[in-house]
Amino acid sequence: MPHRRSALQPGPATSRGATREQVDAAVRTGLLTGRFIPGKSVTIRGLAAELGVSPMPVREVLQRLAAENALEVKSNGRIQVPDMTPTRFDEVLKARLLLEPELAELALPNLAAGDAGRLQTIDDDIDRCLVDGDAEAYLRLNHAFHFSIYRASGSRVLLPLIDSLWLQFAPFMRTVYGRVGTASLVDRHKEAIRAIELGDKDALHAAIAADIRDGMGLLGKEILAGA
Amino acid sequence: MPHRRSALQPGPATSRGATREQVDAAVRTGLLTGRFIPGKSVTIRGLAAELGVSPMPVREVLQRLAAENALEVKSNGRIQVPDMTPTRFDEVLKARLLLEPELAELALPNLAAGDAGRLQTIDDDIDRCLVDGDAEAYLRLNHAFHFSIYRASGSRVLLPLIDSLWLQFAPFMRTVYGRVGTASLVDRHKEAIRAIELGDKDALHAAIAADIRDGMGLLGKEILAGA
DNA sequence: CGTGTCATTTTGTGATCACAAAATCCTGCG
DNA sequence: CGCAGGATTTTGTGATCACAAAATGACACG
Repeated sequence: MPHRRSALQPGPATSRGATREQVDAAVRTGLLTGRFIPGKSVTIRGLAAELGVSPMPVREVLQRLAAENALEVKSNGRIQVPDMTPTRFDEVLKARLLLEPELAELALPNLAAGDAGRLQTIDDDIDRCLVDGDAEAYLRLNHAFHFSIYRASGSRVLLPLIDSLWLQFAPFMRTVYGRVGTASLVDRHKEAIRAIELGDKDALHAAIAADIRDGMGLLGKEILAGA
Repeated sequence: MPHRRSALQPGPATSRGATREQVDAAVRTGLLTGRFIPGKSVTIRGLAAELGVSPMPVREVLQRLAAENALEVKSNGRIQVPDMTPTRFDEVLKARLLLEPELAELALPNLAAGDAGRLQTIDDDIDRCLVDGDAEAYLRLNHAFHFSIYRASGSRVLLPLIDSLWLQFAPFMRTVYGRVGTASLVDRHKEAIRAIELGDKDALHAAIAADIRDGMGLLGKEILAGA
């Protein structure tokens, strides 16, 4: 059977590069929500069949994600989700601490009162996920919380860099949460929301940095302990 | 006429993904040395013909570089070198100031005495380029200088981020140097070398930051003045 | 039962094709 | 001479093919 686009479907919105964008979004959210496990190899034909498209757009998307260091092309050409190492973890943590608080500050002037309310809603959902132990939903919502702030900056430079960082550590965090559970997680979201409401640059900077340290830094020992 | 690989050449080293890597290197150095002008569109078939390969590896490379924000895919699918804007310039400058001094610090313990000598050699060549007014050679050597330091860090996270930043501002800087010349350029390379020789973390951090500010920040007014 | 070897399958890569949308060029009209 | 409109070319995209390398599995031998 040929691929989906062969069958003439009445779908009206097959604009330029629509298939590639669909594949890109699928793989990205898959990485961010932990549906791809570090070390597991991803095959072009496999993903293409799974998504019902030809291998061509999948090839381009995987190359793109490899360029963002979200995937790793090994010397034999196989593509896989990179393994996390202690030094890599430290580097991602350092990069996040350098970039994310700064971008949050940049976004602060663009955040209206309605945004604080929206963030509050997301954070409430996050709290529910933590008690339910729904790690996948937590990852998705935590990403939504942070990037709702970052996106308000309108940045086209810092934001893609941070995007790349999240794609790099998210798959690993998923395995960590799967092991230690979500109950022990703490965040500084409420402080961040309060800082946004007050328009306090320094408080927001501190809240984001503390949130990164609490959410990620505390789990750094896990990889040192676990083999 | 078919493409080059059709003719069976005795080339022994046609390993996995060799063509793509060749194309990738060609476009990357082209961007870093200013052979691609901002705003100018890059065509897949054009580049493929120019490099003597099929459009296929070019497609993947351009997608990769678009993922790194070194190229821009417009809504109609055309690919072009992004234009520089004042806000974009400020963001790149801010990101560089955040990341590069930090990575230099990380690299410092791995820099031996021989490295300082090698950097000195590069800096001497740079000084020659400045008096000769050879902007392209300057861009290439300045990149070599900075990344000789950064690469010593062995970083696999921060280094790619900085790589992306350089690909974003290099084409623009080329046009600036073409307009104002290279005579007015100053750098803090000698201070950086001295800091490396002394193993002084803080001095190296300050030297790299000052170098970025002098080499890039001073020219920020150019884009505000020139339309 | 373990192990090395060979056949089979899977997989990435480069190339080419078909198609639609966009851009470009040319022409004819005002 | 300027400019609108249509034909032509260019260009990106998705699909498929051919090929070589790598991974996998089967199987015979020790």
